[in-house]
Amino acid sequence: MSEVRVRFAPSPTGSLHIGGARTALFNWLFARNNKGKFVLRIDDTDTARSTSDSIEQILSAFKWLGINWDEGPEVGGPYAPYYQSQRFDLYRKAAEQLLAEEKAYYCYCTPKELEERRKEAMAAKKAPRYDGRCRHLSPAERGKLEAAGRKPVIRLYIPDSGETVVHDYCRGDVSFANGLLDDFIIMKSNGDPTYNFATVVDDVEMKITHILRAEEHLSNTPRQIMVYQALAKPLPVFAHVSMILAPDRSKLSKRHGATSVEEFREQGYLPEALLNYLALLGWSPEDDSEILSLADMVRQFSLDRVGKTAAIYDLKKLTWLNGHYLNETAPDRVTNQVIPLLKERRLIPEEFPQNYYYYIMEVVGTVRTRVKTINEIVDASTYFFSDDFEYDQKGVNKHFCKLGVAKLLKQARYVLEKVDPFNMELTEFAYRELIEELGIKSGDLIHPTRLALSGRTMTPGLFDVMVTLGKEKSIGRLDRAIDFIENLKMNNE
RNA sequence: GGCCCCAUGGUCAAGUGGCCUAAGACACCGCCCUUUCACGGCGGUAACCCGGGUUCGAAUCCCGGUGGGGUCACCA
Repeated sequence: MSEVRVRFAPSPTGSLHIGGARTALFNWLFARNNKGKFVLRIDDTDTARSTSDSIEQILSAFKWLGINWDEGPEVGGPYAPYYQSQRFDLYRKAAEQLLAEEKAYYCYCTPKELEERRKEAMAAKKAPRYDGRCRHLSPAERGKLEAAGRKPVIRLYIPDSGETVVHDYCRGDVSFANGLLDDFIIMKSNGDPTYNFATVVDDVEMKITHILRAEEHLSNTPRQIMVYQALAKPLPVFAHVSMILAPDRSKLSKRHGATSVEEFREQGYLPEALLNYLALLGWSPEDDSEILSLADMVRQFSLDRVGKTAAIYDLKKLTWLNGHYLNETAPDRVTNQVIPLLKERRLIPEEFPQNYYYYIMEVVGTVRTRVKTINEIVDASTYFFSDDFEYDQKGVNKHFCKLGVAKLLKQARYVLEKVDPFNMELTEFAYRELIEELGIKSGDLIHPTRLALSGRTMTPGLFDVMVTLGKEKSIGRLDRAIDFIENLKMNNE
């Protein structure tokens, strides 16, 4: 059996969205599982809409995800170039061949004329199908049209009868009546190829053996098969996987919030979480595992276990997965991702000494167990980096307005001052001792202390917070809170 | 609208004629743990779209309906 070769061929007209990312992932997994090659090709035949910006975004999204390509941009390969815009000669040659073999022909109808006929057909409730009127133009007729300044397109002859059946790996045989297809355009009037043509020419040339793509392309497939047949080339295996739908069951679009890989990255998701989630959308491993590394997926991936029902994506599960990975990965890796965000919010300086790095890492360590994304780590840790915070209003009402709180905090402050070394065991011991001595409930002391140290009512374990902040800061913040409470009283009198 | 695909809980899904009075995960609810919030542990609510067949037997096969989605460009 020959080598498995698959490809992912995005058109660079925007960022890589999660549907595309999943299709690419499946291709990649399939290639790796079969020890084959994964080709990345940029389908930029639409020169008007393609941008180099999009190309960069797509490549960087793949790099971030950790999906590498064996052939394609930057890495090259035996079938280079991997940009369709640089392969136009190839398509022209193929088109000329089809012309010479009378499998294709010139058509001089203008877009405007076609549009009108299409509208008429729609109005008459008929399928808007090209009528083939230019099929048998004589050289004289052609000359006249060209003299009139008309630039022709090239169309492929499609039989009026019979049917084309797609042997789809996921969906079985799907047949389409040829009569419903029309002589579609393979070369535009400006000499550029159309998608259905360029794709097949390249897939043939690049020896692609399996075409794994989203279901939205299923109805394109008979056309592409026609091109394969016209070119007299063997068909690859087609496999159309289900689509990813937005929560409202409609096709993914910008209005559904984050849909691009880029956006998920910006929102603080980890690549392994996104990959894991995407893999589970439409595929399931043989065992019950939900947490899968790329290596696990490669080992277990099989086209036979790819489902055919469209999947609605659900952020909650992705987020849960992200929380899991956030706590599994090395602390320094998370820290390194948090740092730029902290800088962005001016919570830490641009430059800092090594021991401050360790401080950040410690903060990340205490905070990350209770959040789900990188960004949430930042939100949850602001008070570790800035003394300038307000007290949560509800917290103030609940914990600072009680009688004798100021006095209580003063006692706590005094007790803490004597704790040495200032670690978890001893700070907690000191607090417990004070609580017992005063005969109060632990919450009576712990809640106001938390508010004093963080301005918040919800934080990691209090002694964690205390120790991470350090003795000096903790005591300073208690003093500040005591002042605040005393002022509060005065204002009320 | 024509053509095509799909149909198990709110979501992802297992299930390929009897093992199903249907797994597992997320979410949700309750309890436990606990100084708060999480984490963790335990438990719970919740599904085979409808109607006909085929069969001794159907979530699984067939037909019809309904619903959802895709596609009908000189876009990819």
